Amino acid sequence: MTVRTRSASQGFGDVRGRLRSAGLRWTPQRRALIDVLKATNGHVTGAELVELCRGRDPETTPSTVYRTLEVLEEIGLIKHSHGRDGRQEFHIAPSSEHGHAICESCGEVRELSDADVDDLVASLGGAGFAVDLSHLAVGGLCHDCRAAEVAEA
Amino acid sequence: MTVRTRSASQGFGDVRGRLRSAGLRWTPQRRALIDVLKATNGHVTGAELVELCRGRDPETTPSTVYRTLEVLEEIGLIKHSHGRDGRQEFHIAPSSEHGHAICESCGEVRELSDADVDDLVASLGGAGFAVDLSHLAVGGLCHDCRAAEVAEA
DNA sequence: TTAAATGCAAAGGGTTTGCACCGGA
DNA sequence: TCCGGTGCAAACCCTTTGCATTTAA
Repeated sequence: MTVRTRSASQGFGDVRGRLRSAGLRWTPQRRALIDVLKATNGHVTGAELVELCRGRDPETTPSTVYRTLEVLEEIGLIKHSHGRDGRQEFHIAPSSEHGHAICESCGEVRELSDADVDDLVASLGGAGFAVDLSHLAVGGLCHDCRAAEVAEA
Repeated sequence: MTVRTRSASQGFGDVRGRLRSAGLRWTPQRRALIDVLKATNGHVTGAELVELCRGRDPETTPSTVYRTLEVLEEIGLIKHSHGRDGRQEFHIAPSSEHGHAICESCGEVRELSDADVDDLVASLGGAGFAVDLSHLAVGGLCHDCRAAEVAEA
């Protein structure tokens, strides 16, 4: 049940328009990256995106990908954070801010619901700390990996 | 839970003994790094540690620092995670596993109490996800930075 | 003595940048 | 036409590794 209704931010559908209205351009490379991002419906590292784009067009260069990611983040289409290994991780910007639970074994990412974090936010808020949900990362083991680990032992 | 009672910090005072009993050695370089780590009493990146060590001894080489950090982590003295910029961050291992709240403005780190995270852990636990408290990072704004930000606006 | 640790230098991985050329609008 | 984008190549930063040398125990 890893969040189905991921109808990301209202406008993942009209990227072209959003770019244009910002005086930016709609290019084949950008289209490719958008498609790839859509297909991932989750979290990917910059390097992975470069690879995925290369799958479509072997000519793809890292600089273009990273520069486009920058642009997409600027117009609020995607967000990025960092994985455990320190690499950048991008994901389609959600309609609402939310944290993530990342399995340290298989890397699976699940989004945290408001209910999951309500108390934490309240607790820290009481101490004067304003939580930024988009930068809340919880490490751990997902159900499957945990079972696998127990089995090994 | 796999939280072995590694009451780490208790022994930040007898690193030498801990190394020895593991068949490892006590060297000037290690001593320097330990001192530096003690002085930070917080979170530092690998690169920062290299710099700080160079402050004491300009001859310090990165490889030694990183290798020592590795060793220190192995004996449970320190832990590392990743900062927002993707760089490794080391900190003295706490006596008990706990998460961190990091101010995105000033970088200040505060530790989360059990009370802060109890509900989150329970909530995810119910979904089969075993939270690893040592990898729980919450971004946000600390009291002071938040006030400063409001003042600016 | 002898395995562990160091220093150096070089590689490595991910990401960024400068610059000339290309191409959407 | 014109400014934004692209591709290339090289640079960068942090981190890791191989290997000969040093050194703690």
